[in-house]
Amino acid sequence: MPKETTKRSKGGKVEKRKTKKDPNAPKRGLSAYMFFANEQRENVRDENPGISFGQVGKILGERWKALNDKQRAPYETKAAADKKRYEDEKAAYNAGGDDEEDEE
DNA sequence: GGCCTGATTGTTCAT
DNA sequence: ATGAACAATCAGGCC
Repeated sequence: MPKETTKRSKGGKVEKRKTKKDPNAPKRGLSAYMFFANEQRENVRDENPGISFGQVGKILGERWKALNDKQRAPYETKAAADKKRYEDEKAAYNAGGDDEEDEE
């Protein structure tokens, strides 16, 4: 077993956070789930017509793990690629900031 | 040097 | 526009 570091995070319950907070928050990359959801959202909703977000969200989640490592692989791949994308933001976040004033 | 935490990402749905 | 379950993430700050 790799290493799990005993349930880290806040005791085990997902707390809620807010949206954005930094001036030019470099924002991280998306997560495998994000890409997976992008593809499954159509399939899930297609197989469960008329279900509410509660169902879709949950089903989406359990289905996600239902996949095998290789199945999520393509998603993780994107996640990794997306993370790289974030690398760019954080890079600009480190570099940019001298002349580049707030962009938008 | 190793550890944690927080922030963030996107879907759906409603209000 | 935003939040909330669903899941991953993972980078940076900290002593």
